[in-house]
Amino acid sequence: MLKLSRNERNDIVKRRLFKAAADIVGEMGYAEASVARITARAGVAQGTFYTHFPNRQDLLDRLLPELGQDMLAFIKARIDTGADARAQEEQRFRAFFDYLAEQPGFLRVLNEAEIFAPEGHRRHIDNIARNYVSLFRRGRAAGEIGDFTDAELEVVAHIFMGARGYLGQRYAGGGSGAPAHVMSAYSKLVGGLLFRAGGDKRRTT
Amino acid sequence: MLKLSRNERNDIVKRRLFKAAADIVGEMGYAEASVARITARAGVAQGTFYTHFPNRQDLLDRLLPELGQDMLAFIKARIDTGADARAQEEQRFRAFFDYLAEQPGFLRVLNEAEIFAPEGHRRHIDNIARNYVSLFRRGRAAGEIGDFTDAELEVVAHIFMGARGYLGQRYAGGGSGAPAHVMSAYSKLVGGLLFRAGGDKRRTT
Amino acid sequence: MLKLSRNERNDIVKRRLFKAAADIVGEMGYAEASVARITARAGVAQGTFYTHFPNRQDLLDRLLPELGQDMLAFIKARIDTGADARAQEEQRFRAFFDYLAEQPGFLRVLNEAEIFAPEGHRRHIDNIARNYVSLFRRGRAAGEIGDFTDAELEVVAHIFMGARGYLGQRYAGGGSGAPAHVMSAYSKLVGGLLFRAGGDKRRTT
Amino acid sequence: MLKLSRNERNDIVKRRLFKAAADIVGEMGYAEASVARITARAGVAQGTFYTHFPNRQDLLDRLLPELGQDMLAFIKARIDTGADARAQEEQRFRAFFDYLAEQPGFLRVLNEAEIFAPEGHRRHIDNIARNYVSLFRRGRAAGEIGDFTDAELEVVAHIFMGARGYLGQRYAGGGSGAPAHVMSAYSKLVGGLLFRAGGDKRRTT
DNA sequence: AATGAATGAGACTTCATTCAT
DNA sequence: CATGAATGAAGTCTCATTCAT
Repeated sequence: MLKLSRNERNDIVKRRLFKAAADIVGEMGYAEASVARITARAGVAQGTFYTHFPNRQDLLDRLLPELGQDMLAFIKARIDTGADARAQEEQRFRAFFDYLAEQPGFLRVLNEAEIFAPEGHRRHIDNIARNYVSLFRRGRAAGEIGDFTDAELEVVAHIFMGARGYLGQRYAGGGSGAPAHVMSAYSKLVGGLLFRAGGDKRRTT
Repeated sequence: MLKLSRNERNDIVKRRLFKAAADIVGEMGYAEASVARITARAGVAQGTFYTHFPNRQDLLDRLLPELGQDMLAFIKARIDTGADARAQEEQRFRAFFDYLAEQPGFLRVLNEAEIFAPEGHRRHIDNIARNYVSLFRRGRAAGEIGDFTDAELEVVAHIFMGARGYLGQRYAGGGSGAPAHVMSAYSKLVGGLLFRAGGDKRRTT
Repeated sequence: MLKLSRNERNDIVKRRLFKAAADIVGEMGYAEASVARITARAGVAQGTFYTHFPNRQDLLDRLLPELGQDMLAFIKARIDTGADARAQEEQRFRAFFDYLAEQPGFLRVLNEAEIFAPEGHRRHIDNIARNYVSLFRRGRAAGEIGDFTDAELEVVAHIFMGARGYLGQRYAGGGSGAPAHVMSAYSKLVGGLLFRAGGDKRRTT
Repeated sequence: MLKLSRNERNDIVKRRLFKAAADIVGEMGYAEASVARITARAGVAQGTFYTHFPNRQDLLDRLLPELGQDMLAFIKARIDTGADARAQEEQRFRAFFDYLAEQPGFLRVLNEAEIFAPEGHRRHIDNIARNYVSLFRRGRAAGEIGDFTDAELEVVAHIFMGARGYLGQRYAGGGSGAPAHVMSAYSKLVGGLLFRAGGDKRRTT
């Protein structure tokens, strides 16, 4: 069937615009994502943009939350739900790098969104943090996670997000997942091995 | 206080331009730091800008490395060099939040630089990472830090930077240092307590 | 109530578009009367506009002449045909203000039409002027109006229209007819030389 | 001296922009007075506009008050201050038509300003009305004008302005002053009751 | 060295009109 | 007849940079 209904056609163009914007932001950043460039890449006239989005900012604000859902789904599909909390966090971390290998632009969208699409950024960060905290609480209930208050768990979630972000930025260039030493360091640290400080309760055990 | 290179020290106008730019970026972000605004705040004509800097980007790229040195000096002055590695990292983290309370614009410069002054951002990140790694190696030599290769230490450095950045972003609003639960969570995690996974060697000890 | 030509009488959509346009122009002016807004208010699609009018300007040009006929009918219904010419002009002037109180948008249409619908404006002005002149000639024949040539009567008609327009603009805001001092000033001035009505002192000469 | 100081150059460009705008509005109306057209006629780049005016509307708002002052000066220079009030009003009316002959665009600026530069229009109307009223009051004090309250004098001022505007619109096309029959009709009508000049028949009563 | 007016490319957005459905 | 997505020209304004003074 070559002929599409008006509704289908409409959706296709909207999706093309969205995709074009995501690609451009991933490649060149929000600042280069002008309406002219987006519509050019989508193959439509500039005016067409405004039949699908009220303005440029609106599209930019939708970008990260949408891609963030993609990422979450991608990661969730790679988790062994039978594993313990620590193993799952390692799987999540590895899956994050795998996602970056598939969607090299994601990190750029993530980082720049804070500036160019603050509304969308906040929404995304909240999504991820909530997701993390709920996982942590389940782990805590299962006795797999130490003594952390709820407020502290939120802090931990932000640490993990920060680690992801900075490590992705630094080490995801290769296009083929997390390098071995990044995995090992992350695992050791997050798993609780970095310091052998005096006050560590486990040592007294 | 901005420290400019030797040649610049006596150049009052140049210093004023630099200060004006730093203030503007801290308050409103790089995007608002137009040459017109910078020169207006510095109290000189627009053309004067170009007798001191080859172009706008050049000044923007110098911003973060310069401010980063300030931050490093601030933190270093607050470290008890006699303490062990873990205690020192806690001091560094606390000092970072204290610095943010004093220089609320720093985080903005840091975050936006990645986008608007990538050259300067890379320089800054390398500075901090190098600094961290050299501290870690000293700790490792003293037996205060576990089994990490040099490459892994660099990974840890990025994790710490990421944690700082994201936690600062989320919790530094108050203007009066790190909240207690942020400190405690950071301490527990970084100190090695989050997971009680089965394979943890220390548990078998 | 809009009276459309015979062909249009049964065309509900066309009438709705016309009414919508008149309302919008009255409320916000011609500049805001975009096809999008007119069709939205009429509750039809944009494209539908062009099945009823060849283009936007065509509708705009019909607006004032149509509304002008309304106004004329409104005024005519309030004239005591038995009164002398001067009294009738006072009634007309008062009725004009009453019309403005009922149709506050009319003045806006009238004033802006000169710019945005010059063709329609010319037609309207000619209508009103012709109307005036024919009244004046009847008055002159009845000896109620002084020595004016036909060409001069046209001049007087324009003066009256100008007076109406400017006074309406300045004093019709209240929404309740002509203020007393406006009526009295108009009456004194206009009554001056044009009419030789009974109360005129010169007649005693 | 071919070389001008910067200040002089600056003023010249600003004046050229202003003149260009006035000419364009006079010829084609405010709607056609785009920044592109104004700067093109002034022979400068579009951006130059904004070094002299904060925005397009600002220039448009200055247009009528400025031209209105010109007109007032033009008229004042043609008044015989020794003549009585009625003769002076006739001179003013004739001078107004002479001004229109010299500045054919003025009427367009005047009429359209109400819509496109309402701020400037209000200022102009107030100027003229105040001017008229002060003349009337002097005439009333000198016994040359009949029984009108202050509020009524303002009404009369608006009638005169309206008459000027509509008559100018209708009869000023020729480019050579007021046609004889326009003058005579105006004179008869306006002379009617407002003024009690020496030749007034009623005085002999 | 300092000035600041001038430049012109490029950004976002609106809108009358067309045309395939 | 009705629809409404698509078009593309045109509008206002910003801004880094240059250059004559």
